[in-house]
Amino acid sequence: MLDLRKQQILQAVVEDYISTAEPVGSRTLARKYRLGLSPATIRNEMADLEDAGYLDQPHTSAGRVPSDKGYRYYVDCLLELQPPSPQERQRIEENLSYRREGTYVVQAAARLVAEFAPYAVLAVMPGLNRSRLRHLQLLPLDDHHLLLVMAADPGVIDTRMLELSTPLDRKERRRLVSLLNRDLAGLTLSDLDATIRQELRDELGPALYEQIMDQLHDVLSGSEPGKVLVEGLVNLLRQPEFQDVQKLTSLLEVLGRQDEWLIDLLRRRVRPGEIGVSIGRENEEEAIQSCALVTAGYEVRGEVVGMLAVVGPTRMEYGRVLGLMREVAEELSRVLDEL
Amino acid sequence: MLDLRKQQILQAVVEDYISTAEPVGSRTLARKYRLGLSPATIRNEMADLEDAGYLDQPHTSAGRVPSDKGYRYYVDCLLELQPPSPQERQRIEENLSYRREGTYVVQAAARLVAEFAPYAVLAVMPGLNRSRLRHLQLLPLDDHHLLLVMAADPGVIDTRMLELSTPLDRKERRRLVSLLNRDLAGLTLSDLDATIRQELRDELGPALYEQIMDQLHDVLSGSEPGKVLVEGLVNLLRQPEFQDVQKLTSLLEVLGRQDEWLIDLLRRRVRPGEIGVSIGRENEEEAIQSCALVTAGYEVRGEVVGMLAVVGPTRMEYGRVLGLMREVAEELSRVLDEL
DNA sequence: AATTAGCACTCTCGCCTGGTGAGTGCTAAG
DNA sequence: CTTAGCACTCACCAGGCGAGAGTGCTAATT
Repeated sequence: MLDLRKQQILQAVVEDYISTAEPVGSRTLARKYRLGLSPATIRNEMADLEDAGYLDQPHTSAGRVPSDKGYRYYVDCLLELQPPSPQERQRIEENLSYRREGTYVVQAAARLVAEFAPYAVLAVMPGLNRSRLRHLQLLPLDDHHLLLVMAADPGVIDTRMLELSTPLDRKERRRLVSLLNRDLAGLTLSDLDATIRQELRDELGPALYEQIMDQLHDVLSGSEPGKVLVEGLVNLLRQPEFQDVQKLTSLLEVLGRQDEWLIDLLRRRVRPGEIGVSIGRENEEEAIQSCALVTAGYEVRGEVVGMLAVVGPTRMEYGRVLGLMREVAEELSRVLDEL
Repeated sequence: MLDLRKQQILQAVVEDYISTAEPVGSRTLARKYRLGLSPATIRNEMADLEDAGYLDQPHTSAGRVPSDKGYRYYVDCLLELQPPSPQERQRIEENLSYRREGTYVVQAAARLVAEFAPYAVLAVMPGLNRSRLRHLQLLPLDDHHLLLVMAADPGVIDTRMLELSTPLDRKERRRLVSLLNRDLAGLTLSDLDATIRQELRDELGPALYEQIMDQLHDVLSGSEPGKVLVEGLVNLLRQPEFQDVQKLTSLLEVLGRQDEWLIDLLRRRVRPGEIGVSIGRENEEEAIQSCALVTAGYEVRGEVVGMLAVVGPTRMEYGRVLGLMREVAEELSRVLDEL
């Protein structure tokens, strides 16, 4: 635990560095922040903070820069969460409330965050497997193709083309459709997968059953995770830490990866109802060890159905971002809950 | 028209510059390409080419660099189109042929191009307005919401949530559904918009008609253009011309713009059956005047339903890209035609 | 014992400098 | 018309230098 004065100095260093992106020296600190201390004293304290690992020194005669540990302490103990401005809050409400489909709401949320904070934003769409099913309907397109339309709880619509090797006549289609549409509301798709299978097999012939089930299985088993959306990439280009194309490349490679990888990345960081922060080397994934992630899950009926994340340099405006994310995630959950 | 020797020299300059990204001098040219000429002669010819506007000189004592006009001449007269390798061709066929939904096929095509060429790729999904309608179906979700499911010709599925201010009972839903699903196959959605309206108004009450039509109209009027996909952004970071974050930023801003803007950009460049090339200053849009665009439309039953574009520096491997795009666009059209 | 003033020291950054090399344009010879 | 020769230009690089910011240490002050 740091004493009060060290805390004040650490806080000043972090906040100054966050706003200027320049190493901060004792003189600047004494001038800008009313600490009532001379530069010399501050120097001593900063030396202590450096020894304790909260600050780094890029080179002997430069100012100090917060280390990952320094940011961590700041976020955990010093940070005051900064709620969005009234204007921002209003924009958030306006933009989220009127949309009728879950995916668009989530997309709008990601855009908003990317607009209000100068970093990149990841959004994981609600996955069908996690959601509660409301409707499952088959539409015959032609005699070899059925279109499976799924409507799940937070206003998520997805469709899937099913291909049949043997044609189905009209009557069989009807039977299949009514079979599937019976008694399904309120089950998760994974439940469906387990409970309805046997019943289906009995009612359909085994051949037809196999064909359809093979393809349904892909969808229902949850191997189809929510899609991932990236917004505000350009924001990163304005950050001085990404002026170096090298770093930018490695980050962009990460953000361009497979959806599964990104979802997994986020899922490990998201806990229901709280905002997660992981800073620099705290991240196991090497490619993002010079970044900070702020993650939030959004929920429908108390269940996390998707995630939002802000990706930026460790020198991130944590106060603003945390406040923003809390607001947006809550509003998002609220709006989706009503769909 | 340039004489043969000037053509050869221009070609050598362009190709050398494309592969090295370094201004090319007379000595290099004489050594690398068997022109049977001394550096001095080449110098004279290059001076002529510069006077005529085909080459630029970054500064007095550097080599020459092709100008936009030089690239244009190269593309129009000197280029030999380089078809993809057998392996590439095989990958293309494999990756496009087995998918059942148009949007995934197009996405796969864009990914392939971005994999085989080190530039960014834009893909415009088939728009519903342009496609031919196969199925239009309404699913009642609850008494205030209908889900409109549209299946159009090149395997395009789209859904749209319709909201009703007054609830519909079961019977009315049925009537609506059967009404809409009757006699629609083979019409474009825009045709539908014009022809069926009156009939619908007669059969439904005017109040209900207005509610539904207002919302249908958005979808059917074609104000809903195909979505735009961007692949291979990271490729650009490897290009020396985008090491400068400035240029990168302006380009990324363009690629991140509204779908409508990008679609409009491409539409003006696409002619059925041919590959379009626009180079540097030839582009009206200021933000891409340091880029080259290679555009191709893909077709279903002879009608352009979507577009692909490669975006890169003017120093682009035109031979490879043109060959690749021709192959991919053709294969794409072929596969979609079969859906 | 804590704080601070003073001072020498370190290190980066920007600027200038001169040398190097690639490439040119010109001229005159082949 | 082509080419060899030559003087010239200019970007690039390395090294040197001064300025400025910031540090750590020491001694004086409170």
